[in-house]
Amino acid sequence: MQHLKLKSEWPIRASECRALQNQLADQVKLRPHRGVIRWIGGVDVGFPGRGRQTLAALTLLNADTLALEYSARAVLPTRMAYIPGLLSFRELPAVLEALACLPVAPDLLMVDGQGIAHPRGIGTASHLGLVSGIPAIGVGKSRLVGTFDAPDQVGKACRMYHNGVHIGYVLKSRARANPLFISPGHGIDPDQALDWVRYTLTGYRLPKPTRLADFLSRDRLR
DNA sequence: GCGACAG
DNA sequence: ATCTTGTCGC
Repeated sequence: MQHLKLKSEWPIRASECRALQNQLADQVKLRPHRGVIRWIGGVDVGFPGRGRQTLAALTLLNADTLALEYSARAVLPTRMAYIPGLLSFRELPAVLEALACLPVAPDLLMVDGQGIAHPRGIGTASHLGLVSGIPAIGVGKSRLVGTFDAPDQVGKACRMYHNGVHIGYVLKSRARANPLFISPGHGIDPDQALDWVRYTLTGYRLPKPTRLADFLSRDRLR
C-alpha cells in the first residue's frame, strides 16, 4: 500500500536511519492483542549472491492447524550494508514486497530478528509491525541487547531486561540448542509473544512459521 | 580507547 | 547473513 511512498522515503544513511528509529520508537505499542488470529505469517530474509541480493521469504500458516497454506518470496538488489541496530532498513523493502504478494493478510507476524529488544526499542519486528499495521513478534536466534539468566530446561523461559525494562524472554525451545530471544514487536505484549512462540513450536529449535520461512529462503521448503 | 554487535 | 561436506555427539 505505502510502498510507492517507501522508495523515496526509505533512508540509507546510518544517521538518518537512527533518527527515524528514534521517531518511530514512540509509536510502538505493546498493549495486549485482542481479536482472533486466523493466519500466522513467518518472515525470514536471506542475502544470496554474497549479499548482493535481498531475498524475503514469507510463509502463511493456518493458526488452528499450523498447516502451511500460502507462501511468497521477493528479491531486490541489496541497498544497504549490514549495521548492527539497522537491520530492518536492509531487510524490510523486500519483506514488504513479499507481503503484498500474499492472497490473505496475516493476523500475526513472526519475524527472524528482534522486536523491542533493540538499542532504541525498534528492531525489525517492531519496524515491520508499525509499517504493516500487523501485530508482530521478534524471534531472534542470538542476542542484540538485554541481560538475562540462561534457561536450563526445555520449555523454560527467563525474562530479558534492557535499561531496567522487561523487553521479552529467552526461551529454551529444544534440548542441546541455543535459546531463542523472544520480544514483542508491535501490537502485542511480551507474554502473548511468548505464548504464540510456544504454541507454534513443533519439536525443533525454531517455531514453525519462521522455520519454514527459513527453508523457503534457501529453496529447501518441502 | 576498548569491547559488543539481530541477520 | 554468506562461502560449503561430511562428520561427531547427544
